[in-house]
Amino acid sequence: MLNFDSRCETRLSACGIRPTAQRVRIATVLLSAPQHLSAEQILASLRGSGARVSKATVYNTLNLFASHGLIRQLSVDGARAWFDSNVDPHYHFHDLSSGALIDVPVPEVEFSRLPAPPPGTEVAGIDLVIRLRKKQ
Amino acid sequence: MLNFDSRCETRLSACGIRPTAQRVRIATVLLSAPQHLSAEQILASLRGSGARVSKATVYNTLNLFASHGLIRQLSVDGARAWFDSNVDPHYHFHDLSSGALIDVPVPEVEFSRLPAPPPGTEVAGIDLVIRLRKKQ
DNA sequence: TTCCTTGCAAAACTTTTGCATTAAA
DNA sequence: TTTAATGCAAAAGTTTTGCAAGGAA
Repeated sequence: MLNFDSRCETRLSACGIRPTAQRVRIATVLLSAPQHLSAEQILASLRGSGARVSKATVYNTLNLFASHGLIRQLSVDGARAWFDSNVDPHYHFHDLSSGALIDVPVPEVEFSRLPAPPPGTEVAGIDLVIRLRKKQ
Repeated sequence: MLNFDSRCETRLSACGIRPTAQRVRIATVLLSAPQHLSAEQILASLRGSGARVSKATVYNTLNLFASHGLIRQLSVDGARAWFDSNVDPHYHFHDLSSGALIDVPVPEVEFSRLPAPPPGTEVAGIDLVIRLRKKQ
């Protein structure tokens, strides 16, 4: 069984992304579990584990990954972008008091009616965010 | 019949917001129709019509209006906030090629299944964005 | 060698804040 | 007259970019 790093390396190569040291480390952090991380969190995590990576490389790499469908960029609050390691279709809970994002699997949401897209357009995706507040 | 400005003034007062000249002008621009505008667009519109308003006042006023439920702030793309003059519940189409936002009335979407909110929380709101791309 | 990637710093953008001035009640 | 709102500039936070240096093929 190969370690997680080398599996990340393989995934990058499979996408046509050259698996440099920095890219593999960024992929390893984000893809190690289904999670939502900001660019700064990823940078801090890498720096904390002694990696030499620049902020610019983190941002550029995340954009690169997202453009290749390896991760998904979320616009949940206006403050910053969140990067989701889960690229399968799914939705989100957004806890307004903690800021936490929680995945909602597709089967837990069913639309019995959706509007027809305007003429000349088609649906590229559906983003659903269920905002949560503390009860009472 | 009163003009639109004085109706805006009345709406501000009804919310407990002191209707100063700048606030009434900002409200007049945004509330004149159901629309989605950015802070910069509102500032440009006001400056273009000869109004004396500062950028800080536009931002602060939009936050004030949103906190009183007079307008709604949207997080559709990461780039900037959009302010929606329609505060009735509704959803959005987001045209990815033009950036345009189009309202989707509530009756055009029906959920036949939604996940239960996690223990201790309740649903504060549902944001649905249907992304559109050009057909073919 | 040649091309691509990285790091750093600076720039670009959006939004917020501090504070003196001005306007509203 | 007293309190609140405004304008300006500066600051803050996130993200992008230019460019020289470094690394991979």
